[in-house]
Amino acid sequence: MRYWLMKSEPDVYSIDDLAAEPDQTAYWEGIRNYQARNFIRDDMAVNDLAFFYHSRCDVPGIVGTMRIVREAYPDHTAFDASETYFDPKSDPDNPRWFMVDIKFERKFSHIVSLADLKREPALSQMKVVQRGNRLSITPVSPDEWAFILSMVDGE
DNA sequence: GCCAACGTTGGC
DNA sequence: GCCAACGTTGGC
Repeated sequence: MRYWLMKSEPDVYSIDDLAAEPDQTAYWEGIRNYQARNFIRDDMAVNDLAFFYHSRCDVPGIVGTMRIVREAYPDHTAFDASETYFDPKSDPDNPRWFMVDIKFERKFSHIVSLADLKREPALSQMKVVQRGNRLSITPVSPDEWAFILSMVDGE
């Protein structure tokens, strides 16, 4: 089982939005980057855990966790011209983009901000703290996962 | 709002 | 296949 970090702009879709969904479950739409697609299509599995990261906001950072509850399947929002993430080049017979379903696990009592993450030498290899990183889905090592939870819950 | 970083597109 | 132009991401 693997760990991930998944970015979303809270103005578009926040962890509170996920927690408010029926069954606290939703599909993760709009991945339009090949590297991120390959991660979800080829490497993500049911029961993997992911950090929910808020980007492009006053205080960017990790706000909670979620669980992968359905493995990758075609992102139907790419087929619909009325959708934000419509991509005419994605063909239903040969889909270019994929999505997974995720379920809310927990919201942290306080955010683990990007500044907090950058302060920790143990996390210096994380993609999210590296300059110029734009990838919306990145792997997290078991050690990084445990370290960040210890920042939230104490030792 | 600015702009660096980086991915994609398309002319050649 | 190169690379300039363009579009997007996302921290600040």
